[in-house]
Amino acid sequence: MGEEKYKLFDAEHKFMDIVWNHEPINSTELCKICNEKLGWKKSTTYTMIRKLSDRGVLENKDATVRALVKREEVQQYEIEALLEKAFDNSIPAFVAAFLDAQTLTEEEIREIKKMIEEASK
Amino acid sequence: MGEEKYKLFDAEHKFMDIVWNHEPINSTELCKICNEKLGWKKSTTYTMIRKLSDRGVLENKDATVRALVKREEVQQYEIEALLEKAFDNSIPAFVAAFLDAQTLTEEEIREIKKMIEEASK
DNA sequence: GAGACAAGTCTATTACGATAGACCCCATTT
DNA sequence: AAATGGGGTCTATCGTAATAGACTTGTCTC
Repeated sequence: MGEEKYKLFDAEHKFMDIVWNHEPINSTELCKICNEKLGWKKSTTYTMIRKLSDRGVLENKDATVRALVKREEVQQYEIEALLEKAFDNSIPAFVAAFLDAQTLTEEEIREIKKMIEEASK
Repeated sequence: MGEEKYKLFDAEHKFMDIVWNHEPINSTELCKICNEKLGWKKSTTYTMIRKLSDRGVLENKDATVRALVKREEVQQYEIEALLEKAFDNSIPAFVAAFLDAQTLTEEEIREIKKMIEEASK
């Protein structure tokens, strides 16, 4: 954990969202989508592909781009990073902020409880 | 919600942690602490005070600095921002990532359940 | 064999958050 | 009256993430 692979900057994150939603995807096609959704020029997309490829976040083989890290892994890293940065690693404070920030429905509450049960078995 | 007041950059956040932990605090004293804990020069601290003051994050009156936004408000904003940025606002995905990222003890699980009960009444 | 287009690199430039140096005013001390 | 220290501003500079322009190579087609 704490790997450089998982720490994504904002632009990198937006880009990876597209990759995760379309992989495996042809690089030229990816340029097209990034231009539509992010307004990026071709070279910007290729620069991003190269940087993330160097860091092992994705691979570009025979013009086909694939993620090497899972969305879920990055999400877990982001939770941990936030927990440390803004909550001094206090789990109760984190949960409290979550509960206050969200207006949860009965249904959501039921689901969350169930997930906790599952996780703690 | 979504206010500019709540979005803090990294350096701003570290700085506000110090303010929250010491307020109300004399500005010269604050410079001293920022130098010790962050290695900042005096002008860096005052620049930070001015910027955050302009945005309504804190106030500096008669050389006494006080936060105008609560730590809890910022924490809630951060949760929401992360939820949107990395989880496409999916609460189940967020909870799942949290449960996977943390190895919770029996005690913590009990506490979390209790907090959910409280919040949903 | 001249265009056209896919696939990509290499080297800037831009934007902006982070940080600080030089300077100012005023009160107190020596 | 000069030195010291508190309280502060104003205007850079620095670092680096974000973005792109110009160029290259190869293949296919007309």
